[in-house]
Amino acid sequence: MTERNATDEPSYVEGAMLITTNLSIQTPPHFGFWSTVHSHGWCALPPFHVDKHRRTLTRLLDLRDGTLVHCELRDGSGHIVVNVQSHKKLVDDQREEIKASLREALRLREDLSEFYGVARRTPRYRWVHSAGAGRLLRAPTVFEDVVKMICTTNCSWALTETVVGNLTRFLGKQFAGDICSFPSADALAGVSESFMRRTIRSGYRSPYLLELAERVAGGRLDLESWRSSSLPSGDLFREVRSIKGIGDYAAGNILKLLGRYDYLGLDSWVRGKYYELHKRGRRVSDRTIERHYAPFGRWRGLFFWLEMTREWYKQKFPF
DNA sequence: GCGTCCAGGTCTACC
DNA sequence: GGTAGACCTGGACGC
Repeated sequence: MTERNATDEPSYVEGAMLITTNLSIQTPPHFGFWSTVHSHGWCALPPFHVDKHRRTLTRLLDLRDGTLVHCELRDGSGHIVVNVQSHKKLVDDQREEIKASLREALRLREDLSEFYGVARRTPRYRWVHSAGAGRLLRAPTVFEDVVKMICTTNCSWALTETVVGNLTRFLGKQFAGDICSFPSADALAGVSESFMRRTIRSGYRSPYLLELAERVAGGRLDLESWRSSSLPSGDLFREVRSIKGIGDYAAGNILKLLGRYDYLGLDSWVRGKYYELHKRGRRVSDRTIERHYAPFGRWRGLFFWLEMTREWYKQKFPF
């Protein structure tokens, strides 16, 4: 089907008049909207938000010209219905930018045909294709993905939610009420380490986050080029790994969000899951886990992650 | 309510 | 190259 836009309609949120624009984004065959949204924890971190009752994913986008738009995504048939709210009427370029950002986040342009071919030939992964699983939700920007990944290291998920929530609340741009954007590198680079520690609660990760933001804001580090990098995965891994605060776990998972699945990105949760599924709870070395998935070649990280999270799909996403 | 212990990745110093 | 200890927070637990 062709992509289409509907007419602009005004509405009101907390006294502010908002313009509503309806957009539609075509999806590839066998795309699973909810399988992608719930592919990992990003959907629970602002400025993403899942509304279980309305069956929507919402996301605040900060466009290149500084315009904030609130997007509410719904699963359509062969397309995604996007309800966009903005303070001013959107022009064509802005509409296209919104659709491009959402395609990036939902990985709609990623060619997974080879991966699905392997999955269909492997009995224990035949469910993947029919579930529309395999696309891992990511942020519209690499900067946001990297910051969030650092915020997942060495802490509970509850703390990750707290820190990311504080980043958007205190350093993002306010759209309406408590709906704020993810902070830009400029905004993050402009605060002190003590503010990060006391207010953002990012603890010892604070200097790492500030150094990252300062390098990006100063133009000394181009994270966004990573998504189109021609570097071999090993070289890209080493480049990602060279950022302070990013070790093997974080780098492996950032590579997955860049479309490279050569690394497993092991943390305590997935190790425990592997022991449970394959070794009756007995611990084994990381090398043993890596050997197990080596036959899947460049898709091993994706097969590994989907096997570890298969229960989520069976339970229709319990989070 | 308070204090203590522990889990969670990464960095750095040291061997 | 491998290892120990520090980093910081929040949850669990005992008192």
